[in-house]
Amino acid sequence: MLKKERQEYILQQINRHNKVLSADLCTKLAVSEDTVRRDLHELAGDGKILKVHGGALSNTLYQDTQGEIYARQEKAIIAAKAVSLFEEGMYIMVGGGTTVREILKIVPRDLRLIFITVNLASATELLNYTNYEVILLGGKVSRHTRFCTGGDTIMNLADVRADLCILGTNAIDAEAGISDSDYESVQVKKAMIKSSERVAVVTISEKLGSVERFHISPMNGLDYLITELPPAHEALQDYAKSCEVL
Amino acid sequence: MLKKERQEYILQQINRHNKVLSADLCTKLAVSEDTVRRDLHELAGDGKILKVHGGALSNTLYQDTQGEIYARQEKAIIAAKAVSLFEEGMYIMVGGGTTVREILKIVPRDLRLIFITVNLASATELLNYTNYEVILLGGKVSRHTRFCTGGDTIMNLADVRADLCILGTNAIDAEAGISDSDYESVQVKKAMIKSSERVAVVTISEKLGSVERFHISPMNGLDYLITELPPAHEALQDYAKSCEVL
DNA sequence: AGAAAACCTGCACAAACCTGCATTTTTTAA
DNA sequence: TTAAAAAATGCAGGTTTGTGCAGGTTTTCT
Repeated sequence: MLKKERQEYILQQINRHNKVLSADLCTKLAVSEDTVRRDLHELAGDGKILKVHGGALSNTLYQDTQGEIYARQEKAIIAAKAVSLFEEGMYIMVGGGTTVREILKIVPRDLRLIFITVNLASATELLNYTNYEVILLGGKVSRHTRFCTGGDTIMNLADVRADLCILGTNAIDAEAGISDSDYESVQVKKAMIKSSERVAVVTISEKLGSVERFHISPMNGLDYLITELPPAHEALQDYAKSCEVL
Repeated sequence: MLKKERQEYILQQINRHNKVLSADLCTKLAVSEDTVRRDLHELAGDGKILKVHGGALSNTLYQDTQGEIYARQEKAIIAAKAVSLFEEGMYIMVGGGTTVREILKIVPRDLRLIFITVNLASATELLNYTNYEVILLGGKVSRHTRFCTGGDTIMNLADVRADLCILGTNAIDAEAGISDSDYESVQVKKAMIKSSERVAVVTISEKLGSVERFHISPMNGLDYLITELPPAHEALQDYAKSCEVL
């Protein structure tokens, strides 16, 4: 059997079943595992399949859309600070938004963590990394914000208990606390806070001092505030009274 | 034997078997390996065959795998048929897989539909369209398959009732019914079937007559079988006994 | 935390490959 | 017809490719 033939066969199998196991292939094709591995590696190099531990997957299934992210630099700084709160074996509740997603990208891979989320994009991002378990709390999905909302979700949230919650926010003010303009998000965020031992709010400094229509939580209901500014920055002093600024 | 004759013979062999080995040819034609190699090289230069290490392949096979989604055309036909089952206000349970995704892309936008799914990619796709409500049943997310699995999901599924379930499958056989190689998928698919009034299985005809490790449902547990073939096609007659073929 | 499976790296060896050259066959044209 | 030119073939050599195996490492699962 020629190499190319083998690879055609593999591609066909993947297109048909969306996945193949190295072990299966190596008995079917009667070659060593190394050869199969090399074939898969090569096909993956050409972008024809997606190589994973133990076999390969169809790459047509998992193309995720990623656009430009606003204020990437600042968000990277925030991410680094947030990650310092993570510890082995933690249950971490995460929300949505690009800031949170940046954090997820740089979480140390050697920690074993369990993430709980209601957000589709966050869940998808987390699935790219091994070592994490991902629990998605279901419910009716809000089109605009792409996360689960509604009574089901709130009830599901009530049933869990996380060690830490990483919450992005659209508006934060020393007096008014955090707020949002979307009613459904607010309900979910309140429930997330309630289900978490500690809460860290992450936001770029740009949003400091803004208030939106619906109230989520006062500052003293939160444990950490994380921005890209150094903790000593004057813009943060008002917040430092009611929670720890990182 | 003339050079032209040899090359003629080689082309004939390739058209018949889709491949030739240099070694075979050189004994059959009683010439040195170098000569065979040179012939193959020449034919390949004219684009008549595809030269590979150790022999040559038919070039007709090779070029069709470049499609973005495998068998997109067939899947579009399937999608059109599936959509004919949809009615205003229906609750529709959908699985994952590219076939199902193709269907979701052409669902008429003017129907108001409520979709229920455990699959992140399907949910994300559906969110692109207004007019639909999307309910995502949560649980632990399986990394490989990117949908929710485990006891939570099964229990969530038990709590809902859909009018119609659109189920992709990796393997289907008139005797053995539908099956899959992934244990977790199987559990979820079983629950999906159980929670649905009617079930439509969608698959490209290529998969007809294949069986995988784990059994999901016999054919008579399903209501519709949808392939790209016309219902009268002989390959479908065995299936027509136990369910409606579209 | 420990075992099993999958992985990678380097190595060895055979098969296939290429290059250049000598030999044979075919073609061309005087 | 025959000699020169051109093409085709086979061979020697050195190179590349494909494959399997040994070993040590990483990943996964429990």
